[in-house]
Amino acid sequence: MSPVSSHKNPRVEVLIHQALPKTLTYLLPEGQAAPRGTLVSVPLGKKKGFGVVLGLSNENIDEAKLKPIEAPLELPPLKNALLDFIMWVAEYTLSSPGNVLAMALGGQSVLAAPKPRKKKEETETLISPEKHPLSPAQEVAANQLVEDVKKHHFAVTLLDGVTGSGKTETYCEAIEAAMAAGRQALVMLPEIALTTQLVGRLAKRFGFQPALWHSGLTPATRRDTWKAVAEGKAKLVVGARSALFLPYADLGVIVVDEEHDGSYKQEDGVIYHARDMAVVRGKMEKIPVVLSSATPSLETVLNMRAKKYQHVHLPERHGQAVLPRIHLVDLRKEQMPRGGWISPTLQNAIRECLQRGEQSLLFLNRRGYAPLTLCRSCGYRFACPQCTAWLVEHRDGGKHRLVCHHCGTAELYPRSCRECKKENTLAACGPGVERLKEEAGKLFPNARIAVMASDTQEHLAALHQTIAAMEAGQIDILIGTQIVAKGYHFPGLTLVGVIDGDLGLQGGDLRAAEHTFQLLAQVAGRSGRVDVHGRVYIQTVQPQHAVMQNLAQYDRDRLVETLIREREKFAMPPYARLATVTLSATDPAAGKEIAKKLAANIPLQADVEVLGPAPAPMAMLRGRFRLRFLVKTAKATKIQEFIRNWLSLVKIPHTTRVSVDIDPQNFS
DNA sequence: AGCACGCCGACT
DNA sequence: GTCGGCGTGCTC
Repeated sequence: MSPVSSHKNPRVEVLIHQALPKTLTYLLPEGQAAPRGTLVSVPLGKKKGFGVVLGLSNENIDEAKLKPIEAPLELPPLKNALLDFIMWVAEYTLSSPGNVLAMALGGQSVLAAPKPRKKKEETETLISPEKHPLSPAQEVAANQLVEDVKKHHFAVTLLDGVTGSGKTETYCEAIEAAMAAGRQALVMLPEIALTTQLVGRLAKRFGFQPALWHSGLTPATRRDTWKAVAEGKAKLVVGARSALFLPYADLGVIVVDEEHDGSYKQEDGVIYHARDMAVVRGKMEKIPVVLSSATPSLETVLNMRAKKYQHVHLPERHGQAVLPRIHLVDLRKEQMPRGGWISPTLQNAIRECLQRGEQSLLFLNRRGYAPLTLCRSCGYRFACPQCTAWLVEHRDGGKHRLVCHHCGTAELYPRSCRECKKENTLAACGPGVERLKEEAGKLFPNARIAVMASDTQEHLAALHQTIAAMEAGQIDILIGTQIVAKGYHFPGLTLVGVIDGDLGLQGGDLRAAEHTFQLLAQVAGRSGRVDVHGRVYIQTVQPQHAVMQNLAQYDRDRLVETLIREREKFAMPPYARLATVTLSATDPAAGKEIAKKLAANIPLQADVEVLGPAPAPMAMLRGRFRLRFLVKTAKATKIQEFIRNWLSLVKIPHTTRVSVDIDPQNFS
């Protein structure tokens, strides 16, 4: 194909940042240049659209149908490596390239004309950079990362070390090397809005405030940051998974912190795993990628063993810090208090801790007061009318409510049973963090107790207050959900109690054991970091379980060995490929009809197995009924090609939505 | 994704 | 006879 358009007036191919099925062709007004990568606004229907020029077009369409592009936007063009990345991600995830482009453009606000506003001071410089001396082990690890940055080549390195071993200080050396070479650095965090501590640490380390990127930014900040990234003015970007798609002027290194963390998986819209996509972007930008974790994912461990990833190991806690002792509390043998969840063993440990003036953390991965409400008279259980889920009782925050954790609908706590209408018959079943706080309050009336849970973004300020109070030693017992596991460092914390160690093991999920181990190991790592030997108590009814045994003995490798053999035996990833295809419709009969047609049209292929349709784990979500297929193929099979071909065989009406998840994380 | 178009039931 | 429900299809 000739790069020069054969038509009389030059035409360009434009990728629009919407979910259109294909690119569109526009006329290029005379005398205007719009090379590949130029961001343009274009007429689209009766509205205006934004897009990126992919190049000249030879598309054979009647010129009368074509409209000219409007003026190019006054923004830096997207580089080839980013355009390639966008196309690659769209292809891999089976989503529209326009939707992936939208992520690169950082949402509508970036392109819309800026409102005039006061200019903020660009570079906020603090006290000069504060660099800590590295241990010999850190130095060896850092040198290897720095080498890769200097060579400006693609390499993936697992930075592996227990909590407190100094992974952050180590990858900071790589960031510094990238910035010294005039390039940018990206640090990805699982949940950046919650992780102010690490951002503060990085700011101190480098002597300036890094640029932040996450979904909670205001439109104006978003636009400013996007531009600063594209112009190369933002040298260090700390962001959530979406920061991976930004148009870096000259990226030098990507760090994926807590690479095993499940929140790197985007579950709606374009469904992708940010850690895996970071590796792809690194390859396209020809730069090193650092995956940092104390409990690496199985996938990463296997890539390391296959020599696809390099491995640098930080063997021990830095300085005088020692790993905490982990005790398993066998709940079958404990005399549990009536209506309570804190065992006598854990109570004693908390009491000792209080007497010494040290802090405790009680971990329970359940928000609210009680996960289930039932009627003692007729047995009715309060379920969400929109979702396949029980309503969760919440008491804190002023209102006594029943809340659905999946769609967010809330109602005032009822006076009577929905079913039998009797009054005063409702009972709270099971504990949430709020109820645990009540129990701890009764047991330790003089202790200062606080709850930390990621209820919503609105409570972010409250969350930061709690963190600050905990750091300042104004809290004796902190009760928290999994957000307390996210890398906070509380110097006075010496005791961690896991209330229900078995919670994550239910459901028979492929990754249940792995995730439970990672979460509990991370929670355990909160305890005793500086000069005090920390202690961890894990309450469990199955202390013999491999996860519990290996936690207690710090034998991560043995658990990994067991899990790898399991995956191999059952031909599960990474020894095979998986994808889910989920149909959803407001009318259950309509969804079922399409599922039936799809089931009847599964192409026969020796290396592909399709299971289903079966009700999805959330059979109803936000009022839509969901059915799911599971596609399993041999490792070498192009699973996307198979699914695209299969879906093309059945006409699917607008009312039934299809979503494909390549490499799903959670399924039973 | 928007948004317009068009084909069927309810009401002035 | 018109208003408006949403199912279908197009956007250069």
